[in-house]
Amino acid sequence: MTKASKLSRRERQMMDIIYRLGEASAKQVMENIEDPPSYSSVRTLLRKLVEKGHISHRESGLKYVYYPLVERKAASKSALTNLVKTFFSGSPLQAVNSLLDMSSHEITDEELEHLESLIREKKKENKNRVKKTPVKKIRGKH
Amino acid sequence: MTKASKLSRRERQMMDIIYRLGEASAKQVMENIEDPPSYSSVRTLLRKLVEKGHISHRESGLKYVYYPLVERKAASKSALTNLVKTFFSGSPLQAVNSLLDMSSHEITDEELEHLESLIREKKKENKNRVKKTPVKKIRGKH
DNA sequence: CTCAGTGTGTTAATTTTTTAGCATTATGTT
DNA sequence: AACATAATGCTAAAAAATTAACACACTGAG
Repeated sequence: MTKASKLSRRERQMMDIIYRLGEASAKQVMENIEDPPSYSSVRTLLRKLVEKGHISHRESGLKYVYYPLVERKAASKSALTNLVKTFFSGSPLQAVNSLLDMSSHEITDEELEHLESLIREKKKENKNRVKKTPVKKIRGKH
Repeated sequence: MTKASKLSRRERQMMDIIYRLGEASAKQVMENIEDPPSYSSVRTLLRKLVEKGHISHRESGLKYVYYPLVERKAASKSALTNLVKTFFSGSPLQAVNSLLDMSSHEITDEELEHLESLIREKKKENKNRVKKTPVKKIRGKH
């Protein structure tokens, strides 16, 4: 079980906001919740998230600024993995497909070309892997 | 606020399982939870999800089989949108990038080529859009 | 027919989450 | 110095989520 999967609803909302902003004060967190509880409640939850080891805080002038302890990259990877499992039969490619589909209007030609070069790189990687591990390949067939 | 974002922790776990399997009996749901509560609890929660309109069930022989009311595609889209907002500054392309990265070993040349052809299609779409809405384009620049 | 097995429905206790009130501390202004 | 403002810490009540106990219904085997 992943750490994130144990979060309660409100905790999840807050973690999402902190990840989105990179870091955030209690006030900022509150302002970014669509249906916010009282300021007091937000702070209580933030303290709980600190206790549980999800975030930490540093002082910035008067106030605290909270930031995630699992860095964005690791967290996003884990979230993506889970989403791919749930909705795309574990196939990242299907997810890519869906992403391209649902956002085709927002993607420029330039970006598409960048993506193409990325794919060419992946292909190269594939070739290298095949060359370097031919024995394994053959064994795999038996 | 999206419907999914109001789910409690257990409810989320169960919905994920039902989406993953397409549909599932109470027993199946229970078997797929890593830290399952009693069978009885699982059933109670399933009934709650029905009440809330997240799933429905049909009879299959003796037992009930539960299935989601928001179809997989819509649900995945909404989940992806949220994830992209949270972790990739709203840029689907960054998410694609990350997906390709984290799973490069699992993607075959064939799949990569399929992806390339997909990208070519997107490019074509872009061209058509430019041609068909030139006035808008020009106006946009002022 | 009776019993074991596999389901469901209802209900209630327990635990966790969510919320907010009140006291306190620090800063800047008049 | 006194006050308003903007924070935090602690605590407890209220609401929601989670869990499980018990009763009942259907099926198939002996």
